[in-house]
Parts: sequence; C-alpha cells; structure tokens
Amino acid sequence: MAKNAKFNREHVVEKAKDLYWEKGFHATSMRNLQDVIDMRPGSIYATFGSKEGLFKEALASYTQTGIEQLAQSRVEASSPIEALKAFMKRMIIDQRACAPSPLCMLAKTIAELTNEQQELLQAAKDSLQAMEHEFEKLIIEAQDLGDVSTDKDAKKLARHIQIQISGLRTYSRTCDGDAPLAEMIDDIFNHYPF
Amino acid sequence: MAKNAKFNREHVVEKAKDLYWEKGFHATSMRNLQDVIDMRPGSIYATFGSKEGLFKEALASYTQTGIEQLAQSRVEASSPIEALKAFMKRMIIDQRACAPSPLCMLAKTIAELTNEQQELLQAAKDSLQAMEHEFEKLIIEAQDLGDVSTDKDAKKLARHIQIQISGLRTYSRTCDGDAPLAEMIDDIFNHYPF
DNA sequence: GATAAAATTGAACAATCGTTCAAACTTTTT
DNA sequence: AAAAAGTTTGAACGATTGTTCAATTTTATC
Repeated sequence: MAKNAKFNREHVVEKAKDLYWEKGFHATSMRNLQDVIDMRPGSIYATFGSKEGLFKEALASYTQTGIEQLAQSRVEASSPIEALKAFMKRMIIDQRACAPSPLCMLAKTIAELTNEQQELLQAAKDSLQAMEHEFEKLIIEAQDLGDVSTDKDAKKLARHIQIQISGLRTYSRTCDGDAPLAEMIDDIFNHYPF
Repeated sequence: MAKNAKFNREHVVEKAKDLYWEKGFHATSMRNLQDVIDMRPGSIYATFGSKEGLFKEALASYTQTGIEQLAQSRVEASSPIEALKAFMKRMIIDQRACAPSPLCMLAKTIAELTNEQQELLQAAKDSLQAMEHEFEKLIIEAQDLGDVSTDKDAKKLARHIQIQISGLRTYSRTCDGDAPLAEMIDDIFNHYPF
C-alpha cells in the first residue's frame, strides 16, 4: 500500500563517497551533496539520518570497494605478492590521476577528524585495520606457496605494506612531477623486510 | 605619533598554529581563533588579512620550528644518522602524546586542502620539500663522515625518510595501543636502503 | 595638553551551515 | 475510486560562517 524509494541507494552512496573523498568531511556541505546525489534534504535525512550517517555509509562503500579491488588484483595476478604489488600500483599510481583524491579516503579521514566525530574516526580506523588484515592473508598465502619465508611475521609485513602505502600516497601529492613511484613500489618487495 | 600593537605576533601565530594543527583549516573557525589568540576580528584582519593569511603564517611557523628541531637534534646527537633517528622519534613518538595532532601539520594540510586553496596547498608542499632537503643535508654529512656509503643517492634516502615519517605518523593514529614505533624507526636505518 | 596616527573594539553584515517538517505527490491495496 | 502508507519536496529555521567598518581608545610627538 505504499510507494517505493525511486533512487538507487548504492549509486547515491557512491556519488556521496566521491565528493566526501575529494573535499573531506568538513568542506563538503549538504548542499554540495544534494546537487551531486540529486536528492532533496528531506529525502536525504529520511534515508541517512545526518551528514555523519551518509559519511559513514560512504566510508563503508569505500572500504568495500578497496577489498574488492584487492581481491580482483589477486585474481589477475600470478602470485599473492604480485597481487599486492599490482594493488599498490593501482592505489598509488592509477588513482593519483583519476580518483577524487590521490590519498586514501580512510587516511584522509583519520587525518581530518578529531574526537568531535569519534564514531566516524573509529569507523575509519576499523576499515584501515580490515585492509591490513587482507594484506596479511595474502602474505600468509605467499608463505604457504614458499614465496615468502615463514620466518617472517606476516602481521609485521602487512603493517609494513600499510605504512608504505600511506607514506607513498602522501608523498605523491607533494611532488607535482612524476616521482619514480613504480620503482619505489617494486623496491619495497625486493628488499627488507621481504 | 602612533600606537604600537600590544600583542606579540610570534606568540599569536604560535597559538593559531596549534589550533589549526589540531582541527585543520576548515574545522577551525575565526571565532575559535579569536578566543585562542585573544584578539578581536578587526585586529586579526588588520594584521593577517584573512583566515588564509593567518594559516599561511601558521604553516611558516610550523616549518621553522621543524627545521629548528632537526638542527637541535643534530647538536644533541653524536652523528647525523643518530640525529635523524632522534628527530623521527621526536616527531612520531613524543608528539603522538603531546602535540595538537599526532600527524604532521604539513601532511594534514596536503591531505585536507584542494585547489580551492591552491596557495596554502603550495606553501605546504614547499615546506615538505624544504624539510626533505634538510634530511638530505644530514645524509650527505653522514656520507662525508663515512657512516653512509657514497654509492647511495642522498636525495633518494632523504625521500625515503620523508615517506617513512608520513607513513608512520598516519599509522600511529590507527592503532590505539602502542605499536612498536621505536623499533620500527631503528629498523629503517638498520636495513635497506641504508 | 593638544594633535595626529595607529590600533582596538564589537556590533552587524550577507552568506552559508546542517536540519526540520508540513504539504504535495505517488503508489499499492481494498 | 477511495483509502492508506510511504516518499519527495522545498521553503524555512536558528546557528554559525568569514568578514567589514565606524566608533572608540591608546600612544607618540609637538
């Protein structure tokens, strides 16, 4: 006996994600969002509750995409380490040119928000941990295949990957010209601690 | 035949710097700043021109302090590499607890701002380059002393330090408990590419 | 102490912020 | 076709944003 929502929630969240990713939480206004997702304030608030609620869904969408991209890299690569390498190149080099921001949306969020938005901050931290855990799984697979020594601590290696990604993405924003990012990514796997 | 300003410009900029550093450019309001630096809007605008003008001076103050802290680390250390290590521990471990934000204010700015604030963005990029150049000078000194092989590219090593610092500072914010940051910093100098 | 120059003040500005809600609209069921 | 349930709309809210400026206060000089 009722009407169904006519917007596609996934599409809407994706567009909101891109805007939040580009401009950050505070610099993105609800009116910006209204334009981009083509919804009126009443509908937005009925659906997502608040600016923070929509941001939270955007973060979740971003994380989901990241995990899927990593899985996709694994499918396309000949080994788990090659998958990690391809994923890093995708994040650091490809997205530098075409994504809403060269930086990871999770890292941007971690950098921007304070305890005033504790819930969103925690969501971003959790997502970064989740990504790191995905890295760890690939490293363990590499150990099972004999590509990485089992003497090494998979958790530490995953953490190392995480740190290199955020470091490189930040760095790639400082130098306007092209730094030799691809080489630097290759180096990560050709030397300590791998 | 005139009145002198009664506020201390350096002190004022330093306090503004701390607030901007903590909250970021967009989340810091002029009224927040008025309270913290104890000046009325008219005086602020007569002195600094705009919110962006004050931010720019805050960035410059932050950079100046960073360069001084690196120099201080050099004076206190027995070698240039030890100075770099001490500086990193200061930035990553000590500031994690007591600074307005665990992250580098320059990296935060790079992450937050878009081309809408191109001038501020460029100022932050320039400052990061300047810091990297200071790292390079220390590495060259280490090469002169025979502590680092002259086969290695000082610029690349400096870049590596820069990337590790931003990576680690971001990472230190994701894990609430203490990650073994000190070990990780030591490792950086005990292994490739050093 | 009068004069002039600079600094300080804070009320007020237009614009924008995130958010609300009553009314209008659309669809499904009776 | 009427009724019911849900969705969409957009004007409007009070709060806050960055900024301005006329009035006031302070100080250095004569």
